[in-house]
Amino acid sequence: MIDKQSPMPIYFQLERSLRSQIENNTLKPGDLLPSEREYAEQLDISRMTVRQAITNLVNEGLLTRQKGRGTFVAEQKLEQKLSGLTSFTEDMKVRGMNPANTLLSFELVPAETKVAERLHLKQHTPVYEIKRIRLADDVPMALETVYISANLVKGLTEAITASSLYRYIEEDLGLQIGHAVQSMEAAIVNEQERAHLLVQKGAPVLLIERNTFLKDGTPLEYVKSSYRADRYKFTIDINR
Amino acid sequence: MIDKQSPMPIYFQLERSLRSQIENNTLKPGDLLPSEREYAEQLDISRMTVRQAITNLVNEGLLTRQKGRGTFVAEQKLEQKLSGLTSFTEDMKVRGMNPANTLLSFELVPAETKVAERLHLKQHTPVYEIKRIRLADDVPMALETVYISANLVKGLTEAITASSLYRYIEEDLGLQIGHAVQSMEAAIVNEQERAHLLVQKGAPVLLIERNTFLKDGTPLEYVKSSYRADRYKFTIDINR
DNA sequence: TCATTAAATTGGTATAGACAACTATACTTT
DNA sequence: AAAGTATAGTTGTCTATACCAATTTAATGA
Repeated sequence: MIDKQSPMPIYFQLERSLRSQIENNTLKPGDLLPSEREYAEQLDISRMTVRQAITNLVNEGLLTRQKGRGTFVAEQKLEQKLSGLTSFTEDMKVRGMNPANTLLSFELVPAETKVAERLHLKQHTPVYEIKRIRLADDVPMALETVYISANLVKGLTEAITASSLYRYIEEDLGLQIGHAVQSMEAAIVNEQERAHLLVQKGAPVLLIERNTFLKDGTPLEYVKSSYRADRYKFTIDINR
Repeated sequence: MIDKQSPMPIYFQLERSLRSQIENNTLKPGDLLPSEREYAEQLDISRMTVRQAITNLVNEGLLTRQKGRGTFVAEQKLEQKLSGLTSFTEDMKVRGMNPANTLLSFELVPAETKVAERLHLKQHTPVYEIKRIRLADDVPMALETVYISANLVKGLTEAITASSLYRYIEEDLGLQIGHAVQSMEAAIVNEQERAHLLVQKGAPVLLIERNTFLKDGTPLEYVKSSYRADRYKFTIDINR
């Protein structure tokens, strides 16, 4: 388990050992670990060295320490999922609703100034422009316009837009989505939105703009959405 | 700089000192720090205690260590800051504006149903209720109501609310903020908001609710804010 | 039996020292 | 001039010890 003659640091060996015990469920979430003093005596190493191993795993979130009680295997954080990047489709499923789309238009157009800027393209480079109404349980929730670099998704067809665009990009094209910069602001519906979202004049909407990038930093898409304020509330989990 | 008699751990005091030196550019990115032994001798503390402070900052990404060379101030990752949890104060500074507050009320009140639920308290447990107008360059940006468990911040006074509440909680109380669940929605201003934000009737506002937790999971605060839609856009970086 | 007190256990902080591994520099040898 | 060598300074690892603070457990007393 621990080899003092190894060039590998002792704390690192212990760290790896504990990590694998957690991995293969020898140590289960909620379990109490042997005390630091016990490890030290058992392995004939200093308590401070044990602490160094455990501290690293605590920082990673695999273990938790409680003064006077002991060190425990951390419970898995399901919460983590919420903090990530979710599509409208996934989002609605989580909320227990049935997502659907109505395609308004599907065109290959030259990128105008703002779109070109967000996708790091030269102006007038061809991009797909997809306008959709997003429905949840058949109720209009949002009006969405997606701009996506044509050279990244060459085989894009109208049929694909009927389901989840993200699923297609990740699973069929094998592109890895990295991060997104998203902005949110409030506004009053304009006429176009009002017609599609079926709301009163003067009703508030939540405007969301999202700029999505691949893992390598290439801009993938630029999305502008208008959500009905009376039906949609955006929630996110922010970690330090 | 370091007070050995303070109940605050020495490594924590040094950590805070270094953090603030980096904050106010006394230590600039790329700078070489004095060696660990030098700090130990200078402050008359153990080298291991110095290491504990530095290790924490390395884990946070503020410092980097190179064996045989020394410890350096890390290059700033601006993006990182945006993705994390930021206070209004920090947020406005990043945007190059001057943040300020107008205190409307500061009371110790019994927690009502929703507040108690969010703070995991029994109903009618005393909580601080702080109402403030948030200003940026002297322009009203938001109306904010903070509810915070009274037993967590016993010494809270009106004076503290004049500056940054987060700074006080982290640096003076030594509480570690973990994560926050934040929701955003759009609405039309009500009368109270209209009076304080100085906007037209029927103007849109961005309603933000935030539930902040400590690292150990204890609920710290519940905040309701109404931001002027014409002046404020919320931006966040979302990582997979 | 129940509540109180005391002791034991646990993680948290801190010290002092030692040696290893690595880097940069100055100096010596080839 | 180039290569090798010594040296001082840096972080990395590890030990042994000590005391503190929070919690649990055992002993005690009414």
